[in-house]
Amino acid sequence: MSSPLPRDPIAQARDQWVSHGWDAEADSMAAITAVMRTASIFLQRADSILRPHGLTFARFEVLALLGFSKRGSLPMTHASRLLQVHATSLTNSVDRLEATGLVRRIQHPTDGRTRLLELTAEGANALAAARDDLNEQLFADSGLPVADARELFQILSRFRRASGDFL
Amino acid sequence: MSSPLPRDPIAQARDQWVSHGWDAEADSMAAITAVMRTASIFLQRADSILRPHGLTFARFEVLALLGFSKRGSLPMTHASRLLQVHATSLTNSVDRLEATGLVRRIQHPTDGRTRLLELTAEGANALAAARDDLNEQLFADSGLPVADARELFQILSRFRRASGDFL
DNA sequence: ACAATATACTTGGACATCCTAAGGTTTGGA
DNA sequence: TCCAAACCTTAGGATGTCCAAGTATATTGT
Repeated sequence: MSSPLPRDPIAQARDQWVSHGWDAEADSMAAITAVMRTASIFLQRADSILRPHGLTFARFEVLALLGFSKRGSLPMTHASRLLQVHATSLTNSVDRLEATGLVRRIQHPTDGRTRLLELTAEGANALAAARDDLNEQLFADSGLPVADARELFQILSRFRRASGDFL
Repeated sequence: MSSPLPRDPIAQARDQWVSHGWDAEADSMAAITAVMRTASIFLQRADSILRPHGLTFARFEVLALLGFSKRGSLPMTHASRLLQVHATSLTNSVDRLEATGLVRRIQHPTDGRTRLLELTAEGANALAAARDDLNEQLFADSGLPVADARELFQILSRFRRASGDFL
């Protein structure tokens, strides 16, 4: 890790792709690899900002989702779909959130199978504090110029739609 | 997961950000969240393509790097920097690659501290097969139009440079 | 009604990755 | 010669993902 490299390693890989004759795949390879690297940069930043709050980005997303829901409660399945993670992953996150008292699992009034997730008062506080920190320390100064952030979001939205994330 | 959602959940989150008055942070939040979601989509695809080869994307990257190096061998540190992962993570990956006979650790001719990584013949074969599959099944039809892939790479390159990945 | 099927969620285990801290070797400069 | 620095591994903890299987409840169709 450490100090900056003299040249972008992904650009180098792209050159290799081209020089081996995989021209058609080179741009895609470079873009995908860059997405993964960028995600890992952001995830590291977010997690380090959230650590003092006892949260990870995955768990923050759960809290944020609950904070935005009208009733303040959501079935696991619904949350799992909106967050686009496996039910087992969500179970895992919720276990930890419940263990630290930020979230509660309650019975669904009519369907005995489903459990509703609900923010506790503590959870609401943790969410507000964490969100403020993320806004200040990550989102407000992400390293993405506004125009780039918008364009990036547009491109990724097209891709995510095409890949079946949403209609 | 399952079926497509009626609306993009990240766009919804963005709306929430705006309606709470965090306009300045909304675009950045949406872009970052979308990057993470996209990375997870790609990682899943890549890993499922590579599983039959006994590889993960992380391990594939190690093989690819060795395959491109002039001498066919690289010090751990050098590889760790180029792949931008922690030395311990690389040790872990290399342990598995060595256990399956795809990579070898050899002595550095002059520096007793450093170990060189080297592809075995088997490793070179595995790399070629895995790379062909990735090219065909992921990169050739990634879901990213060429123009989008290029623009995406440009934006992320600017960001990665700004965040200290390379000069 | 009742059996078959589908849905909701959890559990347990296998993997993988990251991080921190610590320790062994080996270099290389003061 | 001696000490700080560099290179790598080991160990342990925390997280997150996936899969397969299991429990409980609801729904469907006969």
